[in-house]
Amino acid sequence: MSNRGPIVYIVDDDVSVCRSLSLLLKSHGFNVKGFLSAEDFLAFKHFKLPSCLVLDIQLPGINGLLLQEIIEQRGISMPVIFITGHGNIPMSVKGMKAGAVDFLPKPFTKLKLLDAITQAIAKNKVQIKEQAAISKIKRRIKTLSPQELEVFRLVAKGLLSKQIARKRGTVLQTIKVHRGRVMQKMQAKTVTELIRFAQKGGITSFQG
Amino acid sequence: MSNRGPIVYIVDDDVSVCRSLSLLLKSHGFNVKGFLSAEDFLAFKHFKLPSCLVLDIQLPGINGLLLQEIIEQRGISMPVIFITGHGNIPMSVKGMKAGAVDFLPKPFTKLKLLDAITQAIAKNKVQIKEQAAISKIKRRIKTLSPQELEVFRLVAKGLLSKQIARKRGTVLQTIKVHRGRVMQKMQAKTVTELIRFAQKGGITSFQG
DNA sequence: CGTCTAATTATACCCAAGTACAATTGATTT
DNA sequence: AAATCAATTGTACTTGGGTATAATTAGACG
Repeated sequence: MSNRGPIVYIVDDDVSVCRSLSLLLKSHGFNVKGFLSAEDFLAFKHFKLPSCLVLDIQLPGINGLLLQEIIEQRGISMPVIFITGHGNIPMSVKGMKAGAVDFLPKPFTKLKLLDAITQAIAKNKVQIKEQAAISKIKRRIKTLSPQELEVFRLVAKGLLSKQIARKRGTVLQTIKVHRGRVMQKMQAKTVTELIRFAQKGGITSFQG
Repeated sequence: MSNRGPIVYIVDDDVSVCRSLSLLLKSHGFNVKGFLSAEDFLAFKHFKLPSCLVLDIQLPGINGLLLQEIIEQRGISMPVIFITGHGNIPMSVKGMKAGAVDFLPKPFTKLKLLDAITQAIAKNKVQIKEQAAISKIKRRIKTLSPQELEVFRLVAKGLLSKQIARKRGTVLQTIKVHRGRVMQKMQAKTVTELIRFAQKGGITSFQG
């Protein structure tokens, strides 16, 4: 099994669809792994990135829309492309609202599927990048003590050390020490950088 | 004609649909203005906010999807709810991809429409707020001289005045003056604020 | 109770940001 | 050529951010 390049996961209960799609995609240079049910997919643990999911709406047990929700809940960032033999508009709307990249009623052309997959993989790549940056910052935030975190919040909010000290009922020097440690732990060389980290890391910083 | 509260625009070539929707929505407290064609809608100039657009897909001349594109191009932020008598999945997918709030095949229940409109109006309110904040900042950015803008960029990028001076082949004091004017014109009291303005105003500040 | 550790505070210092004022330069206008 | 105006630069100062060191306080623990 190759380990390089993007991988396309397929979930379709129709074995022949699964196989033919798999062949098509492999012939276009994608790695492919197929599942015959949502449950099988969820039991799988060794997801590779970047990836996307080609997902049949009609499935026994957990259906496609539900699987999409579950994936979302679990924080797996994997763009979804729905395919369906007997779909309708409300289904497609629901899927698209939930963030699907595309929704293809069968029969669809190879071109449409490949376009959608290309787009989905591209989307996943930026997701991965963004995710990596965010989680790096969040990891750093986790190393902050509660007080350091609070000072970080107030700095991000735009307060001066002086004001923070007053607000916290303490003294300038203490805040300076905290700030210093925040800079260290966040690995920020300048305030500018720190503010950006706050934004990425979801530090409450602004009202308006 | 009332002037308070959200307004719902309707574009549907079927007079009876236009009228009945209008009555329904008025009875729920919305202001309403109907049009029988996309062209009529585009000719109208006195849009009020907050608003949303209930839009029939099938229209003579400019159709619904096309109108949605035109609206987007013109930078009018008006959430769209599609309604259609003879829609299909690709249409709905296209509409949703383009950012529609919902896509309702006729016949739809009053509840579904009202839900969609409520959501659309809520969305428009946050759009308006965000838009106002951004354009205020952009207006300030426009008052910057080219050099000031460049300095602003480099500050947002995280460079120190010293480094900016070297990069621009000039001297620390000059940069300080520029920076000072940037702070003034952007009405930022602290660097923190300035960075946030840069972000909102779309100042290129970061790679990664 | 004494000891150890961590957080806080004081003192002192350095650097960057920002302001005020004056001197200089450069280009344009008259 | 003279006058003028804006941008640049120099000098000097104030303030905030940040670090280092040491003294003090507060718990935690044996």
